[in-house]
Amino acid sequence: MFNGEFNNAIDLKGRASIPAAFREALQNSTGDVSLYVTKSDSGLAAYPTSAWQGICDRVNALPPGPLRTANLRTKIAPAKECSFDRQGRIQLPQSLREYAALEKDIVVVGMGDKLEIWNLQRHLEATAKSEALLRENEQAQAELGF
Amino acid sequence: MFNGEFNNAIDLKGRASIPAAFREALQNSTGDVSLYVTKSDSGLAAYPTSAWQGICDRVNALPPGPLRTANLRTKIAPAKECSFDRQGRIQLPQSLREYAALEKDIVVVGMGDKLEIWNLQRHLEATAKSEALLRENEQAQAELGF
DNA sequence: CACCATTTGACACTAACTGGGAAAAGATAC
DNA sequence: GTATCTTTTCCCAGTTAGTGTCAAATGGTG
Repeated sequence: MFNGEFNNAIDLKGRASIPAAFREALQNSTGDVSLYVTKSDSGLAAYPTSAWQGICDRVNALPPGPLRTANLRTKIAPAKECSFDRQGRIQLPQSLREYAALEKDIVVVGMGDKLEIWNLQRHLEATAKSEALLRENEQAQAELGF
Repeated sequence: MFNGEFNNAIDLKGRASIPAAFREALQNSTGDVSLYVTKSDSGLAAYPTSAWQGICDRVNALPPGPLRTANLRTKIAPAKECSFDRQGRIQLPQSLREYAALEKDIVVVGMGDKLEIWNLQRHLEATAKSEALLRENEQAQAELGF
């Protein structure tokens, strides 16, 4: 559903431009006009409504305990539904902006069923780490056809 | 009902700003103009009237014994009904402020049927612990759809 | 090179949050 | 019971943050 990597920007008031390609993909598949955004790794993840519903249902179905609590505290509670303005931007709340250190340059990445929103610098670092990991597993990579 | 995470403040007099989003949610669902606040973990928890009633009823229905006493002593007894002032703040009694170490920067977290009020630093620590726990269970997280 | 869609920056306007002063209520000591 | 002090409540005003809109800049395409 979502794929591609885009270097966009977030403005002083915290509005992040979402690439038109992703908005169209959303429109065509689910018809949503908003995304559910939450913390993920060192960045943000944004889900279409139905996907988010599924996640919430599965978390709520977990047996009471530390794992359920941790998910509620770090994933479900901070989440915010963000709708697009006329220019295709979403307003991200301060808490999420701070968490992901979003200030000016951001990277929006399509990850199939979800989007990721990164601070440019952090995305570079995360990518570098992933590349290093793959170099340690050349055989597996070859088998994948890369 | 309640969700989202907000960085607000408590002033020298002990008045804590409750985000407008939560006040509206309250208004729309129960019409309450106050919250029942009590101790919880290392912070405070705030409940709408009806939810608090339910809790009290269930605690009172417990058979007499240490468990019932402990609940009365640590949860029911310290609770205070706090109503909003015209600016959307609640006045927290000194005992609760001290318990949760609320001084200046606070975090107000929506947790479905209740709110949590944290000292900023303590909230960071609590979420960091939860994140660490989730990283130890990547497989489980993937299955949830994150 | 001109055109078009997209992205970004800027502005004004509104709403939300924060801080302070004074009145009211409650507690404490005499 | 009264005086004094502290805490809470009410009200006002300043500051900050968020929203809606417009228009300039950017980049890709014919």
